[in-house]
Amino acid sequence: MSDEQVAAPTNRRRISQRGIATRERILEAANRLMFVRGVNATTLDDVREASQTSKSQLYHHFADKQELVRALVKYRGALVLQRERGGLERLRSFSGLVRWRNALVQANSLNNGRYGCGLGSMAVELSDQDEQARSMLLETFAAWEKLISDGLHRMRDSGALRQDADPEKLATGLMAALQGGYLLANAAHNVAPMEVALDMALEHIKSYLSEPSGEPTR
Amino acid sequence: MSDEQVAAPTNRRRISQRGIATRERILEAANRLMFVRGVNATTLDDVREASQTSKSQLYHHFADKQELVRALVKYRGALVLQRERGGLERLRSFSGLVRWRNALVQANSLNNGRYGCGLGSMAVELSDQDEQARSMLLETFAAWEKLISDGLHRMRDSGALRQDADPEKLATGLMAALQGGYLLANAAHNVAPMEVALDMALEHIKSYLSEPSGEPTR
DNA sequence: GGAAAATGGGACCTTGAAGTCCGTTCGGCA
DNA sequence: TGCCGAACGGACTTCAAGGTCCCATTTTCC
Repeated sequence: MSDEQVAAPTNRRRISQRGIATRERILEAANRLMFVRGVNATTLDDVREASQTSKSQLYHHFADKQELVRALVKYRGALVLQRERGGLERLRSFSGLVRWRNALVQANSLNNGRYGCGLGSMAVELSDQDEQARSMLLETFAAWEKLISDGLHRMRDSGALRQDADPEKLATGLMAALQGGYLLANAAHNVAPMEVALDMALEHIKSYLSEPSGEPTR
Repeated sequence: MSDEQVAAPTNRRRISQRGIATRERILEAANRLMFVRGVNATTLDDVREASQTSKSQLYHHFADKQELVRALVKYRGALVLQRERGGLERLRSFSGLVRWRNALVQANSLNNGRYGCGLGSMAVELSDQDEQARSMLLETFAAWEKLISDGLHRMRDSGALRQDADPEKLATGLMAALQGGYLLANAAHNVAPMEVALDMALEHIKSYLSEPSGEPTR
């Protein structure tokens, strides 16, 4: 029985810089292609061609397509979390949330709403067919939501948000609005629904802001 | 050039009750299987077996898999709209909206949040690979949202909602929350996120309710 | 009742995508 | 500088899934 069940990229086998670069090139190509075509509609030959590698390389770095997809889930998750950390780590005010919203809308509008969220679409495609992928996606969503709820906690601690605001629920609601917005925008080829959805969630959060110069919360 | 490009089930050809029943059986089976496994992960042999038909019957009623899928989009769209009409056609109050919410949550909780929305998941899977399916789904979403916004219009006309409420935007926000909720619930195998998302949207609508015994809106 | 068309069964064909294999080149290291 | 395993190219194999075909049975309509 082999002792390298895990998806870890390196395990016992010596690996060179060149090898790492190839692996990266494969993942990067898979990421691009599967983002626009979907996971199941992308073939390994597509990936091979786009990454300028060969079959033997694909199977050298990944046991099979499922492993490649799982690695992609990790890869995308890391990318998204890194990007989101940039936008949310220092979140301390409502206007910061608005800026965050604008950045997402801006990015999605470049595609006219197409393709949706890299994580959300994988969640839909994979949840019913790969339990391991689903659970990794679930963790990633949790981490993402935590970035939001941490920011909301800071806002509550600083008094910007009222005490009766529930950062976790607000974060979940915001994430659902975001994902639903991506989905509708993708179906419409138009960012507008995503904007409306995010604005709803932001207005909802706004309703928990402390009155700027009113009586204390209770 | 043939004159039956459209997906209409009957066109010139004689069709019997028995034939209709078979077609229905195929669609029903495809609906069930593709709901739990996804469209691309379901094979025609799966459908054939589940529907107790044969290859020749599948191809007698549908030109190819893509046509079957498109027919399924219509089929599901009709089912959902029929169901939703029941819950929304007579919507006139906020409590009606709450009942509607409860029914959806209840239904989804039977699967522990799994599988998501029959329309939403197809939208994600197909939008990037079948333009015609995408546009049918878009129309269906629009009709669904209209059922909601019509209800909100009635509420506004009757004075339950304030004049500054925008039924269309509220309906879009609610739909996004619903779809995002389905997506997160599916990833989590748990309805909870869907409940939180819907509650956010409902609270948002609630904030546009007229004050029961306060000063007029302006 | 009988012709014609619809309905039906299922073997068979084709395709394309996943996965295998083997010989070659590259690069780090003794 | 020569060895060895990683990195590589790409032809080849396998197989499942989509799609075709032909003949049998049933229904419909005159």
